[in-house]
Amino acid sequence: MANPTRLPKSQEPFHIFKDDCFDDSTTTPMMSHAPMPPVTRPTKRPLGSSNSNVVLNPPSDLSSAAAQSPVKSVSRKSSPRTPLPPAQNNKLDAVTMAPPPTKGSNTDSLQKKPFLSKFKTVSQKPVADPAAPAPAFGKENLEPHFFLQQPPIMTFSNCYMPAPPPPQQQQQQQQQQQQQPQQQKGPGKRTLMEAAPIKQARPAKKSKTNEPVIPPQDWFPPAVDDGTKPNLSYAQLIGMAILRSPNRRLTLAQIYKWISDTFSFYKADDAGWQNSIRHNLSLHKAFLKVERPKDDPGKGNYWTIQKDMEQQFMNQKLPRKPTSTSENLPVMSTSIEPSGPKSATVFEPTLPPPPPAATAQAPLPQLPTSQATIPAEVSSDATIPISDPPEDAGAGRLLDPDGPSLHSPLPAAIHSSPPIPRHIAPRSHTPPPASRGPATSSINRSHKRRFASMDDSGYISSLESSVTRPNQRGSILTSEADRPRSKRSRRGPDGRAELEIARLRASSHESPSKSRSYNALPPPSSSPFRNTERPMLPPLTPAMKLKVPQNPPPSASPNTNLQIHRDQVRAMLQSPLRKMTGISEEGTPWSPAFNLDTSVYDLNNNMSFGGFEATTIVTPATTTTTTTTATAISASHLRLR
DNA sequence: AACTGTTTACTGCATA
DNA sequence: TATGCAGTAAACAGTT
Repeated sequence: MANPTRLPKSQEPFHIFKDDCFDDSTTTPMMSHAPMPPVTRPTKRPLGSSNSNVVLNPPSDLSSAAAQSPVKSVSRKSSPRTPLPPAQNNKLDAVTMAPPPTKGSNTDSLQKKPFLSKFKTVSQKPVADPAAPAPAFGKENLEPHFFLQQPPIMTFSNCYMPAPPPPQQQQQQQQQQQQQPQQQKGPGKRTLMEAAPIKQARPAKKSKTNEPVIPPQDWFPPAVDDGTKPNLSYAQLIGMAILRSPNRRLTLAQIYKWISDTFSFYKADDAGWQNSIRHNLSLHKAFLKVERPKDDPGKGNYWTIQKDMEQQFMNQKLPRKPTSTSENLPVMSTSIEPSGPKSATVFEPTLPPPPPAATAQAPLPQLPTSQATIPAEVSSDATIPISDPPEDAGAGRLLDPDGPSLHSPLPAAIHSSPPIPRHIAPRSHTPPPASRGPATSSINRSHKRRFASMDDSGYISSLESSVTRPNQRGSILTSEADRPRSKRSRRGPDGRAELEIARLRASSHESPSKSRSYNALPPPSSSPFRNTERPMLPPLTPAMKLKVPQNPPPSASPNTNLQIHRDQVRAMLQSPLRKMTGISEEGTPWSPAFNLDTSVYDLNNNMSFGGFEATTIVTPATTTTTTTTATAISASHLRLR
């Protein structure tokens, strides 16, 4: 048994500053799915630390930039280092960003919750106490600001880039985003946010397709900590932690911290679960390791969630118990399978459902049109324009014992999909230590294991590891049959070889299926304009279902493609909407992208129209008056690039 | 030395 | 009963 060695060593206090970006009242949340109680703006208060030696100074220019987040467009002086590529100056960039409805006190900054979750918790963590020493999980990793008690209020508009540029641009943007904060920070201060271009340690796992819309971290319902083991798998815990962090990335230590802070069941000084966390991070395909920037010294890498997999952590699946109702959809299906009418009906009229119910959709803040349809190649960070506090400003602490959580959009009344924690799993009453085999068994196991390890290793664990790993301990390949190992080859689907295969397979059926299915999901309450109380109005335009444009035969020449596409665009431009709304070309509220400068189309001939999704995505940019036409145009436009 | 990350081994539960 | 998944423990290597 490993000794619980780590944690509280570092006394490095981390001060938590609230990002002021919410001062920027001009930015409004793209999502208004949650009936948020008026939030009084909390004053910024640093979390206390047990040790006052270190003060992470907020960026020196913080005050000057008080009203704006460093990365806000307003203050976005393009980095000298990473000038916008020409492509980014392209109007297309602006495409999807709908002018956010103004709403006061919205911010992308983390904001303290005025009142706490109504879900009561059994045990409140001391961590919440500013004065209390925060458990130090890692010296280098903990500075990040964890906002305790009060889930951050981060508006979606601030959290996401308006429209994901094409992969190439995304990359650049990503870098840019990451560098921006840097520019404004004091040189000496370590800025965790300023991730250098993130390099995927596991490139193979890179997400390939449409990027689901991930709600801001404040969207997530509070976790309930009743002191018992949460009914969440480790993977889910990790996912929750990451998703609730502003950057969607956390270091291992931060993950530890979030978990231990959030669930008292997990003690900071208990190495067991931490081992499991590490194990999960390594094992779970959804988690991606992202290299820590060179200028961000510290231990360990950042961990993010693979793009396609984020959804599964939003729908916090309940354990596979018969008791679990239909609302708890299988995890993996989320990002891919449209739930069909069911999911649509579930959310449609209401506010964005809390994650648990939010099955496959990115219920929330719907990103600008393109966001959902464009292949995302960025790391999770890239999608999150963090205007925020440097670095993982902490996954917001989930649970607030005392009050309704701001970030829990759904009124408690809606119980169709209660926040996970509500379900007190039967298991929760029997803490794992007890339920699991006692230490003795593990001892036995360890003995067994030693035996096994001597003759084991009979299987090819992976393409990579088997081949490249020089040092396979005692791995003499013996046939699987030789091994007494009972049931199955352990490495079945988990084996790396399989993973590789799966990955290859997955990459082969790229977007079409995935994106379609995903996009097919109703744009539930993504529209900020959609009011709960207000029944949905029928679309102004007939429910014109976008037909998937006929794909030209693969063999069609570029010119043919171009011609076809032009015809289609032309046809779309003549849609009823235009006539009805009298939107002029230049007056179109859609976005600059809809200028339809034909020259744009000539830029590239490599277009594919296979892509019009059968279901369009109504995004804030195209809200109310928008029709599928606009979206389609947008989509087509983007695809042309 | 401690931490981080990977991998292996095994167990138990749930499900088909 | 076979299988898959999740959890647990541990060995080991690399990094800080």
